[in-house]
Amino acid sequence: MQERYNASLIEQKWQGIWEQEQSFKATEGSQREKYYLLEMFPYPSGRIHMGHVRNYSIGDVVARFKAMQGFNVLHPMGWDAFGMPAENAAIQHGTHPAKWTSENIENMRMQLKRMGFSYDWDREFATCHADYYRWEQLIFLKMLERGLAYKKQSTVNWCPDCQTVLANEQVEDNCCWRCDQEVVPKELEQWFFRITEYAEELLEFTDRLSGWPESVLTMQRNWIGKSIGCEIDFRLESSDVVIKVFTTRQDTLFGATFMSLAPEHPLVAPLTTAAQQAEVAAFLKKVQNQDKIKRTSDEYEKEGVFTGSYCLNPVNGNRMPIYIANFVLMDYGTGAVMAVPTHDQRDFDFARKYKLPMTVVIQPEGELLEPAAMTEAWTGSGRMINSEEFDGQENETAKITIADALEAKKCGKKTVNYRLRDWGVSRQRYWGTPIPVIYCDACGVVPVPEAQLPVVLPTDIVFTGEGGSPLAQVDSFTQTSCPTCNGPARRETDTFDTFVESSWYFARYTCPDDVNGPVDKKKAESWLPVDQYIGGIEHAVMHLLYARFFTKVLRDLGLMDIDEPFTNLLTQGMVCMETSSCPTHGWLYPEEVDAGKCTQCGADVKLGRTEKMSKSKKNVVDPDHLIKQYGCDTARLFSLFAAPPEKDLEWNEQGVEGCSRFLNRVWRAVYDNHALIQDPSVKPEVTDEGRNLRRIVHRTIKKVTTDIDDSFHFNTAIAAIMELVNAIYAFERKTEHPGVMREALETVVSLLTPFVPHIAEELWSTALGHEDRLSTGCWPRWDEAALVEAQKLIVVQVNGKVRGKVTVPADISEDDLKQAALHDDNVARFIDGMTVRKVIVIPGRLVNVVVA
RNA sequence: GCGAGUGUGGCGGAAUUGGCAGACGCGCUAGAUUUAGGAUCUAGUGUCCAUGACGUGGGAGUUCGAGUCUCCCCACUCGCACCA
Repeated sequence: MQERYNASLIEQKWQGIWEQEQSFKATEGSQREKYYLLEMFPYPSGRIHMGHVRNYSIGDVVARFKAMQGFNVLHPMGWDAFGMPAENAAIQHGTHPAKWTSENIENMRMQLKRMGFSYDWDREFATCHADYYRWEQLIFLKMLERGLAYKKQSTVNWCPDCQTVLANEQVEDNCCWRCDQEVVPKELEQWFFRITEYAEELLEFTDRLSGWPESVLTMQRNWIGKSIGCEIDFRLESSDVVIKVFTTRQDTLFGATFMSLAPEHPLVAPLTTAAQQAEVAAFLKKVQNQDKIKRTSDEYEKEGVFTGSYCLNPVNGNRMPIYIANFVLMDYGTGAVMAVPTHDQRDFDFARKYKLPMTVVIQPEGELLEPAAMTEAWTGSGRMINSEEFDGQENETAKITIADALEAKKCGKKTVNYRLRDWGVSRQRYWGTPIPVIYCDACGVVPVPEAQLPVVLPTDIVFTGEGGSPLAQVDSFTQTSCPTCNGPARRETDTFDTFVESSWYFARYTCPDDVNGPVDKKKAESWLPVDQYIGGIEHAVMHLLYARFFTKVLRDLGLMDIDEPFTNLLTQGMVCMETSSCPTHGWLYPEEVDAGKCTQCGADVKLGRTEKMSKSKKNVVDPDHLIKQYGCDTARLFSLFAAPPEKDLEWNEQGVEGCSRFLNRVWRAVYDNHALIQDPSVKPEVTDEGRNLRRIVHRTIKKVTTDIDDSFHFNTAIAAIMELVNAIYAFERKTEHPGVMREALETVVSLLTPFVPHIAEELWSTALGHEDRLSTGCWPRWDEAALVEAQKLIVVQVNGKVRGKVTVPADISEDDLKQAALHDDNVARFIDGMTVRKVIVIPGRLVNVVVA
């Protein structure tokens, strides 16, 4: 073996061997139990960043660990290749999105390969290829057939100057990022997926996702936002006609003191009394000119007018004047709102303006609300008052009990409401999956026949960033004939939201080359669901909810057999780094700082806060430099050791050096004992010293195994291996224990494999003389017998403060332990002259003497 | 604003889940080795008025015992439906 550790040499050697031996190829039909491990696939932005290094290092530990435990592992990688940055690059630099994307993929694939991740590269695909998106188009057609996809009006951000739709990200302070022109809302006909149809199931199944972090499930439940609302009938004072009202705050019903109708409400005309006629007509005319979106926004002036009529509160019979209000919309709910000024801000503003009565019906804890003294509505929780038999209930409880009471009195009924809205999937962009429909003047919206799929993105496009969707300007694409009547027709020019591609890619990995459908049911069945999914916490709601929704849709379309896509979920934190800036040159890259000075002007560099690594703040580390300097094993080790996966990781150059130093230390430990441990047949020697080191060896196996398997605590697993290496260095009578030494070093190398596979394989084969491969070999097992300790160190406290320590036989009785504790010199000193009130004994751990 | 998190030495982080706070690593100090530097090895390293006291963002509480449980407050981070 080599005396010195040469990372770059051995890393390239082993990456070559794994590729040649196809070590990570996943195949169906194995006797071994399957394990599908997936990390969120990357957007091909150009180069991998530390977030990728971390995400994929975490995944690789689990994939390699499971493979060593004997599972048949599927660990694929691919590209989330559609999206805005490709189109922006085209606008700014004239490169075609397809070329830009494929060059980025080439580059990033090379970088990922250089990291030595155990992917089955044969399954790689990019979502921008027609081989992938044609199946997405097919899924869309099936959804259309079932009414799960539909069109409706909705608003987009519109830049009047560029004549184009802007993403939220492209709007800064309500202005266009390119031209600074104010952005205006614009109504467009757009495609939607009926995710609300699945709201109940998506909610219910959150209770069964026991392998997901509770915080993510809570966020999803809140996002779906199920609530029980009511439809309530308010009878007019003068007749039996009723005004139907929809509300989710039936708990405030006793506080409803007036009624607000939408200006378009059909009862407006009949309810307006002769005396109010002129005023109402003027108000209606004014509202007609107001924009619908603005009318409901918080800042807009709440205005209204009295109709002259009254209705009755169904629970307490109170007379409620009926108003017309500009913020009530006819197309939401029933077009009528019961107004509770004390507990709704808009009603509060309205009541103050028109001097309408107020009654408090919910009292918050520790505060007494008086209508006259209130400056804003109380919309939080509290106890019911002024609500007759419901007084004293929590308002959340009262939502149910009042709803029940209304149903019983036949003046209302319960309704279920969700905060979740249908998923708008239309994008007025080029670089996305074309939505496969055709518009015909005679036949209307006509789906593209399945046989004509895929609808391929045309390539001859000019990108200006102005004038709407680029696709709309390509006549050869838009002009087509109607599949139904053969008459002239035009194609849909909107493309899908890129979340659509990432909603089913995990299923496609099970059969990436299938030419018969989106998924090969048999193969999908053998691999799905994903056993472990790993990715950023920022995807807690949207991506993960959409993927769950798609799984259920594909199931109901008969394409798959699972209810949920991801059995276990690990959400990893961000990678952060200290920011640096120069007074004249602004943000600086780490390589632009030398000994605290700016390399351009020599000025003192100001250190800023530690923030998420981003190009804009220049607090980024290029993985390529890191690999070149230390090797990928060191890069992997640091990103795993510096923090537990779910927490943010602070990048630190000196920490990286520490990890590099540790690998050198491991190499030397093996090298120094190389001659001693050549014979694999020697059994571990049974002496006190030998037994001691063996106990540490087996304790480490147990700790590393459970840290990886139970909790992904890679940082503590690595710390334990470091302790074992320290113990090997400290082990003085090495030469007398070749068997124990060999076992210890083999254990270190084996346990390190999932974290730093290259150095591990190299030591395993060249120093330890093994013919087999560690990566596809066996994970070590611990020997319980080796863990047993004869003596235990017990802490003795007096009144909860540590006053002494006693070493006792491990199997000591409680009484004997108590005696040993009380007779410890220092303990005796502290209980001298006091009365012992109580002695608490925690076997194997601690004794606490309570004195007074 | 709404929803979800996080907060422990000079720094990153540990703590068998209510039982020795600070494992492991970085940094720092001293010594050994070396022509020197680097590398390596050994020892030390929470604070202070130091046989002890104090100490896990701040404040209160439960307990023999609280980083861990309860309540209130503060600071920061993520998501909020067209970034991915």
